[in-house]
Amino acid sequence: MSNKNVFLKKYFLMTRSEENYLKTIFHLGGGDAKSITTNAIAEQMETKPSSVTDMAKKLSEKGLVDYVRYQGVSLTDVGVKTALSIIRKHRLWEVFLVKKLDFTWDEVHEVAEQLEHIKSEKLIDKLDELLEFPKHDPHGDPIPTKDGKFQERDEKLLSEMPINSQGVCVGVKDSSVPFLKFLDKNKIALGNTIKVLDKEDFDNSLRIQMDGKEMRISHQIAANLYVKKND
Amino acid sequence: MSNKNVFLKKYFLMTRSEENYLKTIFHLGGGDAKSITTNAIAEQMETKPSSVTDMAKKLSEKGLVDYVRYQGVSLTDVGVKTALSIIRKHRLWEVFLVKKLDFTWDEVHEVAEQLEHIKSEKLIDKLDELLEFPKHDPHGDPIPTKDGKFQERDEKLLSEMPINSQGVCVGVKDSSVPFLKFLDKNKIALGNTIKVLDKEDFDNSLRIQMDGKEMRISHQIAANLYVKKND
DNA sequence: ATCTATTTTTAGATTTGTCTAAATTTAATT
DNA sequence: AATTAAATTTAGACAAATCTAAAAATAGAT
Repeated sequence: MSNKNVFLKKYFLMTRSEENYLKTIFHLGGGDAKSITTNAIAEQMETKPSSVTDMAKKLSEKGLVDYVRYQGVSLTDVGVKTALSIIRKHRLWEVFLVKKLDFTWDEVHEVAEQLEHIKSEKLIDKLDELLEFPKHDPHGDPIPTKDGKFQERDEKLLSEMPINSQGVCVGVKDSSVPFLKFLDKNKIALGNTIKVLDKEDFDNSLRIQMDGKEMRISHQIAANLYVKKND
Repeated sequence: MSNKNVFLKKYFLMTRSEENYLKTIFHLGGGDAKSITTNAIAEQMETKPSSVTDMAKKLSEKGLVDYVRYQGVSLTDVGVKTALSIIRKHRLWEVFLVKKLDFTWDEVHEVAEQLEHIKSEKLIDKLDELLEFPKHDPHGDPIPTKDGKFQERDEKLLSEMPINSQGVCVGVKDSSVPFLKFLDKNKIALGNTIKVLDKEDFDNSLRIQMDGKEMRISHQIAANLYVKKND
């Protein structure tokens, strides 16, 4: 192997496992220099803290995280960029699965978890183009641009909307299969306009109007729906 | 882990490495009960014979190959079916890359080598549908059906065509990047009609007519182009 | 039929990513 | 400040997939 390839191997080629750790650390908030504990990572990834420690050392040596023993890890700038590129791939593949292959939004995650590790810059650029540069994935999560920029949305949780305000449903906070299936069953979909009619003090449930119909939803549901407020 | 999953793990979940071995054995001809030597597999996969021996034992335990020490391996029926499903995935992804993402035929192999290992039956069925059930990949190789059937074509090598016969170019035997680039440069593409005008005894080169133009091609080129003969 | 060259396998080591159990450090409480 | 509970790391082990070097089996040639 040439010197050049040794360089590439050490600094750019990432294993699937390394990529999964970076993604998890990012999602746990370790991008803002916040330090994430090994325990938190282990719990999220359903692995053991000792395994996380090992990987933390490895990622630290590669310059992808800052790691201080007993203090946890945070992503470096390179680490954030790398995490964003994996998240970009994951979300673009999710859009592909829904738009081109008729997957439902509760089916895409598992397959995208595999597809996100495919290595080909051209593949992802062309996929982006085929999908006409989508800004959000099927759950409403923003798709980072090629150079790692997010467009943050002016959105809030439905549970935080004042009475009589209304907005468009733009995303879900919880994208677990049961929650998504629940939304389907109740005909709650992204794009729907929702108006908050009333709040019940007792259990924080909401009475809402959606597509002309009235319904009652629990606080737990409302706290997992993002709404873009119509001013 | 439940008993059911133990069963699934042992008999159906294949590692990437196992899948690559099965594919190689199939391509070396080990599907017709022919026994393939460990050396041949090692050479093809650029690995060591001792590694092949280890994997042969593993695949044999899983019932995917028949393995006799010092005699080589051949695929069982299950092994053939599994190999075909991987080849099916590889070739469908190649078609996708060319038809939907504008890849050239010399760029697809490397990416398809990764994509072929994605596990999702629905994904591949839907991809097949999106591509309108293609029968051949961009190099003219047949795509096995879902139930593992090939449609063999009535094709022969251009080098074996008699003088004055003509046919349509339907595939390449060698699908290496240099050969494909050479064909592009010389405007030789699948679908072109080729007529054999003359053969040179000295070096076995051919004088051909293609799209009205005459050209001379070496034996090595002609021996790597499949032609469907017009009767 | 024996010998020899080649092929193939075995044995033991390595790397990656994981685990368990024990040891260490930190943080909370008195 | 000392003690203790919780979090974290270390040490040692394991499985998968590979390698090298040595041993064993096969096949070809005399």
